Amino acid sequence: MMKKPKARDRILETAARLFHERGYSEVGINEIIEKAETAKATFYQHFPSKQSLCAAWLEAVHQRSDLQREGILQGPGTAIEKIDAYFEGLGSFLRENDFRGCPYSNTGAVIDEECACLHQKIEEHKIAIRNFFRHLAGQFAHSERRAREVGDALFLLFSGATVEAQNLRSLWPVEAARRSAREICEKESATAST
Amino acid sequence: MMKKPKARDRILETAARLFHERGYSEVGINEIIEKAETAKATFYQHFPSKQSLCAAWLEAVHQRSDLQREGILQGPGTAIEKIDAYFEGLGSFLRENDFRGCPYSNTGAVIDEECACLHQKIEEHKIAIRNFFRHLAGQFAHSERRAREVGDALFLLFSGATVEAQNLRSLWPVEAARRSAREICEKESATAST
DNA sequence: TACTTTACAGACAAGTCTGTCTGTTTATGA
DNA sequence: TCATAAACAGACAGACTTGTCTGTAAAGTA
Repeated sequence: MMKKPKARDRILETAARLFHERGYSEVGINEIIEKAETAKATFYQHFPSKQSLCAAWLEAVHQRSDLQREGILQGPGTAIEKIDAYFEGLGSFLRENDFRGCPYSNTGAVIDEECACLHQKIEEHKIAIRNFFRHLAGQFAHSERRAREVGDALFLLFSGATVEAQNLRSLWPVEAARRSAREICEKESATAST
Repeated sequence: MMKKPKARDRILETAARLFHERGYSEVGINEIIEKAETAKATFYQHFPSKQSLCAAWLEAVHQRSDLQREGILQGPGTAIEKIDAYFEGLGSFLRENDFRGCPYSNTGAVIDEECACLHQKIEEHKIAIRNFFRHLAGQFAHSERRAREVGDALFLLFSGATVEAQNLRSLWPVEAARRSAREICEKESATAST
């Protein structure tokens, strides 16, 4: 028989699900503790505020997504295949999550300027993804500058696909971005070096 | 001396500003009517609900942005120059609006599945932008299929630039998308036709 | 002038929100 | 066994939310 996880983990897991499904601002503490089957006092024993729960959630998401990118980087295949795999992973993610896109972008849309710690987490996550693409682009681009340019283009295609798949509740943006990304990579690696 | 606009216009104008600055879900009716200097009864005389105000706002945004694209299409310049102008317009828009990005994406992130009429407006707006890019791409692409593919890629770059400029509160995503878009267009129009 | 539309002020209902507090019960580990 | 820590239930405060309602005042029109 499965042992019931500790209260903090239940809270974090429940909050992660609800925040992602409906958005940070649309989910209240009361619903979280009810679904997590904890008392309100227990909640505030583990998290000083709703905002700190949000920070913990984003932190956990970042760690998981970092691991995924690390796994792709360590795994087999060419750089172009790895980029393709990352787009494929986005498609699976969206299919499994009812087309809810990036938790960071969705959270950034509703928090105000004062939440500096949340904004920082958003920034870190985005830069990590951009660097992932820049790094891979560096393996076939013909210069450092080209690696940055191609990497940034891939990052923006990825980001655009994520947000539009959510808006249109469809996978075609992901497929279109994937195709375009592959084309950019192939053209870059085929071009004669200067 | 400027005559005070009618109540409905004041409400819509104020709501537009506040919704865009802070997000639909973060702004209440009370604040809107206070800043618009109207009575609550007056508000509910013009809008049956907050959601219908949101719909009216998105409708107004769509009309303005449609006019802008129409103006670019009717104006002088090549298709590639027009695409470039649209990215330049995005940069100006973000600079003038404190890096708050697409009202549609930001609203879509916080409304639930039941708001069908809002989701429909989001979809219409996004498809209009995609078609704008597909149409322009059709003027230099080598086939209908290529026009769709190139147009979709430009659309996703544009969308990615918008959301990441907001997340990172910086203009570099717009500049990167612009450069990449130009490159895609130039490569497409330079390629020998089959 | 008389009628009608529009807008006004603001109380009120019924519910939500975050966060605090008191006190009790259950686990865990020495 | 006993002490410490963790979780429990749930009342409460104070502020906020959307939306309704009553009644009054002003503005435009016939």
